[in-house]
Amino acid sequence: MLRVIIVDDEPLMVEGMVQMVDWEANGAKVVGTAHSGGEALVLVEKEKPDLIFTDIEMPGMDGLDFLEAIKPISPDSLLFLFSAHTDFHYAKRALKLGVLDYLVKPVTVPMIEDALDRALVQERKLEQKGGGRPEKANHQAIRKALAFIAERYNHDITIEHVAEHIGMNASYFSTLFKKEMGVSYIKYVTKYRMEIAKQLLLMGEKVMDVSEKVGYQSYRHFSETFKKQYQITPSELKTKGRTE
DNA sequence: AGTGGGGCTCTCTTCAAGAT
DNA sequence: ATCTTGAAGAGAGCCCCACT
Repeated sequence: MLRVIIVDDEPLMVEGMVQMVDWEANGAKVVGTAHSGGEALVLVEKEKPDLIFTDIEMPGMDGLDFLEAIKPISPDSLLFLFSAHTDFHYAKRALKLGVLDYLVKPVTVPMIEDALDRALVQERKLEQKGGGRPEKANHQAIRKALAFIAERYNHDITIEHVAEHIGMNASYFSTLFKKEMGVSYIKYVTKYRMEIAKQLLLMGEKVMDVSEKVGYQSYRHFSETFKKQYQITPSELKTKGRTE
């Protein structure tokens, strides 16, 4: 099991990541969290984690300085960096420092799960010199569809659009998608959107804005769908996030 | 600003039959 | 085996209005 630490100066962000991701189901365990570079260094020295998720902007020491500092302490740790901005200068420097990937905020549950997936593959490669586990979807067209959904989830993406994108009949795509993913297309897309919405709400965004950002035209409907998914309304979650 | 009820429309899922 | 097509039922999405 991968031992993970999370570093971010926003406590809500850290708490959100810890609570929302099913770490064990993804072969990982959070062994510690920190809210500054200095605090994180102590933690890394103590825990020697397999995987580190860290923010790029932190008081005192930024994420890249932190990465440089931990290299001698824990050279085998795999690294994921996240930031609210797409800054290619930073990204380039991060990749030079051996960062596995650069995640642009808002960091979502699917993004973390994907990162864990890749970290496990990387771990296995290091252990076995080659190999790696199979992708969740074996069918190439479905993998292409998943990438399309990830890119366009905040737009009106019908099954027709996706099927057309991968050059497949919509009806057959629906069947194939369920066979490959174990969940129907619409349920997958809805869950994907709701996970992102949850993250945005915990970060304090307005329900109306979140609804729009995840591709819903009506926040009335968004609210209903959200409640169906999590048994809590978006505004209730927001309030909960503020008080905890 | 946000939620709930009700009703309507449209999309998705599923299945069977058939083509490649 | 893989994929397409068409049809029917189920469910998702949207809209209006009322209410907090």
